[in-house]
Amino acid sequence: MSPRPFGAFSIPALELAPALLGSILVRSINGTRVAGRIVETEAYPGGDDLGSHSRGGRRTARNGAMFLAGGHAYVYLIYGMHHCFNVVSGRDGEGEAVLIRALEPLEGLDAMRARRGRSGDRDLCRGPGRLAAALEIDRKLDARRLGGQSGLWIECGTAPRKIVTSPRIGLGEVGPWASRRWRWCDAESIHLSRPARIGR
DNA sequence: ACCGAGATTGCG
DNA sequence: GCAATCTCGGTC
Repeated sequence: MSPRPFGAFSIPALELAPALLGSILVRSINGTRVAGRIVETEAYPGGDDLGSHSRGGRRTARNGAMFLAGGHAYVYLIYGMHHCFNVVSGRDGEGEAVLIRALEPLEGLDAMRARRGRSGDRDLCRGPGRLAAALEIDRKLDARRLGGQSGLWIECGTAPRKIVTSPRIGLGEVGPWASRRWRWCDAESIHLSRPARIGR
């Protein structure tokens, strides 16, 4: 049974974020598959969401990819050190994206370990910066369409039996929005994402 | 032009 | 607890 590509990227970020839980993020590096199951996501709608890079329609050299059509990659550098991978959602020009915050490592564990240096397997892909490093995702992939051409795509997986929601990490109390983070909560991988806690 | 804070991480 | 050090918005 061959894997089906995930395709429903044009829905709003608030719907895409939970829908992505359980699907498989795949990176092809020189023909080698490195992949993991998505277990933690955050929605970043644009518009009046003060926590979003695209708030108020702000458009810069860094966040331009956010305004592409759903199904593109938005990769940015944070703290001058780490890359964060987002799946652009919605329609062209809307400026919505879903941040992928954690994976359960499934394939290419040796390649992940090699890129992550000294790290326990549990921490290989736990955190946005860590999974970007493990899958060799950086600014070169920014604004690329997800798919075989870019060597980065998403395959349909298994829906979690249980999902928990909580506020986004690191934003504090931003406006009237409380729960915009989703975590796969089944027993076998609950420990692979960040526990619920209000940032800062 | 300068400065502080940020969707983070690893080391002390 | 803090340094690493890019990007951007606010302020001077």
